[in-house]
Amino acid sequence: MVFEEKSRFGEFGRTGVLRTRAGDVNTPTFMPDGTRGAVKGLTPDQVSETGVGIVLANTYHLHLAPGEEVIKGLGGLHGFANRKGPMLTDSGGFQVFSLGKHTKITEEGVHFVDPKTGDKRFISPEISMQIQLDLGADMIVAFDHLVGLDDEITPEMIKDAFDRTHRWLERCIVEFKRLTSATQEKDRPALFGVVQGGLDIELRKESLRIVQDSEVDGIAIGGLSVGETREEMAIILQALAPLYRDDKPRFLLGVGTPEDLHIAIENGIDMLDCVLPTRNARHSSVWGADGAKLTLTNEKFKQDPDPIEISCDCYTCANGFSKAFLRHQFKSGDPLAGTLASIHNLRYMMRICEGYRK
RNA sequence: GCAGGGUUAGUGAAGCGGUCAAACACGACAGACUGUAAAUCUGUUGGCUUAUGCCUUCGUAGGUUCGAAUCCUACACCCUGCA
Repeated sequence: MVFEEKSRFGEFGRTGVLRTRAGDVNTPTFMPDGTRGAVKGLTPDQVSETGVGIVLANTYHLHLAPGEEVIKGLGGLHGFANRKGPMLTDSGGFQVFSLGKHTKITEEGVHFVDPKTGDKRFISPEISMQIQLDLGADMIVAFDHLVGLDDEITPEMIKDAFDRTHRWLERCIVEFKRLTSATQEKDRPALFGVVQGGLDIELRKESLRIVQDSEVDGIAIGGLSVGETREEMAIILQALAPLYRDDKPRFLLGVGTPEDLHIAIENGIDMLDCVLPTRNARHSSVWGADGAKLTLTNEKFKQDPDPIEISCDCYTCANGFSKAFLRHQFKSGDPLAGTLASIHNLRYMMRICEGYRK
């Protein structure tokens, strides 16, 4: 994978092209999460038509079911999910955090219980690399350790996760190189290292330095949008913005809202992923004109003949699906409503990204 | 016609003398959702409201009782048996 910077805007913003083994993607770009291999409720074509260039899938979920051996046997994620464009797998590190009640973290790796079957499972940096290579995504992420930002989290815990993330990164790199030693450079996936450090600016800078000095293809910023305020997140992104190397893509993990997108992109972020556009859409919440957040099930839309956003060029709006129709489908429980709303929300995010590329 | 059973808030359905403005479910209304254990979760849902407050409700009309959705009587309607 190669990243080419094309232009700059503002103090730290930039546009570019991410050349992956599965095709080129213009940046900045938003990437929807298709945790189990599919963006919920959408066909691959519907996803692509919104302008989305990269789709995420999740190591943790796909490892538990159907298992990487099944997916590998069906031609990897591209064959399995019937998606031709670039794909990226997350490492499973986030689940260590979000499913914390059922996990035990040791230096070796993470022990956890499959919530569906009750089976005891284990993922380590090495196992995460193996799974991700078997899944066959074009970009993969190092197995990291993040912590939330609750009151119960101490600076020691942040530092502990910070140090472990870097030790695990080295193990990921060693294993990644071992597993891909027989693969030509142009055919191997790209590896992203993850920056941690909570809201401690000095830790964050140190983490970025460590990750950028490592043999990684891209920089991922993790551990944000986990409970902190938007201002706190912005401070971290602003602190890191002047320190990035130009030749590697910067991927902000798990962000975010339209407002977050602007903050991130203007501070040099090239790629972002988040469940919010699609999850909210399935829950009847969409973004409309001027950033307004609309709840389509609201009674006030009962007879509203207009699309979500009159000037929007997404399939849903351009074809004139009225808010009254969408409200009715949501109220009736028809999944079509979530599909149409997801298409709009994804297009909404892509329009923000495309606005910076002009 | 006789014998049983039933009628509870938008709907279904608990309650069977006081702790009942009345469980619960659905519906309705509103909110949340940020590397997806999430087509999920939360709140409100008789009226007035600041209220541990007042008013009106449990088929209809009476009655018993300090007190009734709960007991009695009559009536109305519905269901099930026997004719």
